[in-house]
Amino acid sequence: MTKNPKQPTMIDVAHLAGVSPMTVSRALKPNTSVSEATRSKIRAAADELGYVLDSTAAGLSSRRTGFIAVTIPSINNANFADTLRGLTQVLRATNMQVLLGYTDYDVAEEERLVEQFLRRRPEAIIVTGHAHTDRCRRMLEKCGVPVIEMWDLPENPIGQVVGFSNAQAAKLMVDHFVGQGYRKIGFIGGDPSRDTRGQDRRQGFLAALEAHGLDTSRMIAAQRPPITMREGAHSMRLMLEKWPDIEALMCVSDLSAFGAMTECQRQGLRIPDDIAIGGFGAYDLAEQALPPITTIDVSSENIGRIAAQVIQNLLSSEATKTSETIHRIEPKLLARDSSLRHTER
Amino acid sequence: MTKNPKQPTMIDVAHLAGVSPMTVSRALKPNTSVSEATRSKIRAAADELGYVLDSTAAGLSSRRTGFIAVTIPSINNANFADTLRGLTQVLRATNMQVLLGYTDYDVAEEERLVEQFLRRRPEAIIVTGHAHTDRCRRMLEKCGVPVIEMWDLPENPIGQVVGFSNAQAAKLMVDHFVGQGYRKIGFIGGDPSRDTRGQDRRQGFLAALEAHGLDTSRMIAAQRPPITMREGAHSMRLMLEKWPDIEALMCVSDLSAFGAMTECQRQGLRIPDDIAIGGFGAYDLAEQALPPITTIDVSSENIGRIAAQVIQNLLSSEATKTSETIHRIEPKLLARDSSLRHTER
DNA sequence: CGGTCAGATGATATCGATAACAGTTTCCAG
DNA sequence: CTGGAAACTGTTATCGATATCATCTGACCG
Repeated sequence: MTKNPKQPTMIDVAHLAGVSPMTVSRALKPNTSVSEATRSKIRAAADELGYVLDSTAAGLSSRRTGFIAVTIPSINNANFADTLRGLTQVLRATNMQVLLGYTDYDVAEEERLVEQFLRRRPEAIIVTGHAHTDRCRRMLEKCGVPVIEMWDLPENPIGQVVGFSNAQAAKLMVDHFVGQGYRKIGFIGGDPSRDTRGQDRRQGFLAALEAHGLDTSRMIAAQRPPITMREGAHSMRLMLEKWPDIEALMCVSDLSAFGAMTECQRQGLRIPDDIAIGGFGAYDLAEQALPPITTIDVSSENIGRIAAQVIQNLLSSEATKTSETIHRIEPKLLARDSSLRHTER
Repeated sequence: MTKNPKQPTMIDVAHLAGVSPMTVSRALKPNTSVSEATRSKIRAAADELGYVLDSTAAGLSSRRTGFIAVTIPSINNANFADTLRGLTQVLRATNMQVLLGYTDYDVAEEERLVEQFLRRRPEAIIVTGHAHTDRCRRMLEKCGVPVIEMWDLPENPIGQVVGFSNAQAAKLMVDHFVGQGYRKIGFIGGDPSRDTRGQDRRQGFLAALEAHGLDTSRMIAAQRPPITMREGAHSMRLMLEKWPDIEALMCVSDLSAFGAMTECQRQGLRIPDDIAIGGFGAYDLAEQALPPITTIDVSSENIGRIAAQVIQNLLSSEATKTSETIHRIEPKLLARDSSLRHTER
């Protein structure tokens, strides 16, 4: 193999095509005034040399990097993956590149990521949730590009928001349970100190129980989030030991709901006859499980799509001064067999 | 709000600290000869101004962008998510940033992504699988940075490989089925023309059946990959209509296996007494399902970890000339209740 | 006490593109 | 024909950092 053959630059292309570098730069972009003859001559030259534009240099010069930075809590989570898909699908048209990082539900890690990302001079930054370290919040406030918080409704938004009320979502489930006649209702979630969205659901759950005048003691806190199917099953065992009289159970996510449900089935309990189960997130799994699991749909993919559109607006139109700051999603209950009384089916 | 306050640059920091920009540059990197006094003075100045390094400029100048480009078929796939996690965990220490793109199992989209990525001047590029368009392959060969193909064992590798034989993995399952006494064995996968890994599994499956002298007709090809739980269920219905005598079924992934299994259960068939089921990928779901599903573990996370280590070697040590090119992973069968005769349990 | 050398700092020249403006050609209305 | 707008192309000056080499201290040694 030869010495590093050194990638050709725009100057090389310009020489070969017999034009100036500036013309090459223009020829390789759409919507620029370059004659068709010149443009194709330049394209040919670029092809011949195997030229590939250097967006690092382009970004430095034009001050537009084409990066959108995004932090999500976890990559192994169908909900956030859906959000990401919605986001990239919309952004693809604009040739924006997502810089993705995951925080593992840790605000310190989020701070680290945000700092890394800001060095890349993204044109916008999207973070999940409202909980940030002080320093992280300060960086976001001062970074000079649009900031979006998603999957939550922060009390003090940094910039734009695309999210929903986790508490309200939990209330939907409680109301549904109560409507079905269940009274002894429990909750399984992760360690409240880390996953703020899970924590908000827990609070909303408790508030809703209290509003109905129901007992709020049936709570299990598992390990650090995200809690898995296995931890759902384990928590279910604890729940059944401690409160064998439980009639209905809400889990912080569909995964733990599935784990809890299979544990019940292993113990010979029938769903929903012996225990009703509800999850969160509208995973495929909840629909395909036997029986299908009642869940809350927050249209994860839509969150991503809307966030992308917000960014496009903010970046393109100059005038549209912060048209709207809060883009609120309405969680929807999907009532399924896992919580429906026979008479209702 | 004021005019865009303009982010401070290294020059601003240098002025405030009373040193030259070059010294600031050095002070902000570890392992550089700057006196402790100067360094802390500079740190203070940087903090005061809220200075954030511009890695775009740094990358242009140093010709080290810190990017590792990675393409995977799908983001909504626990296996690839695991690979990604392994990758980033190892890379975190080196301060490398992953540029992630997903191809939707489409080589044309892969080509588009690779081209986009090469513009960012990544220091290495990782692609999933061995199937590429001609142009994409050419770009990868000529890009001048290490290329890794993963999740496969290409016949003509472009550079390094971290993968396993999908055919061999499928053979493991067939051998297991045969060992358990099953003879009428079927396969459910996606449209063979797109997902090459799924296709390789299908071929390996057929070859193994033939090696055992068994009938190879029980094949269902579903929609374009990735095939979901729902499509697994739908394919199972077709399978049962066409070949009601089927004794054992392998699915191209655990998700479709779960869908197929629940469909059987809905139809009143018992697993494994009436039909044995095997999946692929060692998803959590396969372990938690009722009954747990036999599957193939290819240690997805390990693939990512190894790929990251290969990159670290290639980038750090100058001498270690392409030490090894193929890093082969051994798929492992995880035999579970969904395919175990009662006597074996 | 002169010489050598490592450590600390600075000056200068890029890295590869694009912005902004300047110049040239084309083309057509008047 | 001619003025002038529109279309095309070129020149120059950055963008914000780092590589490289030069310079300047002192410390240490025989």
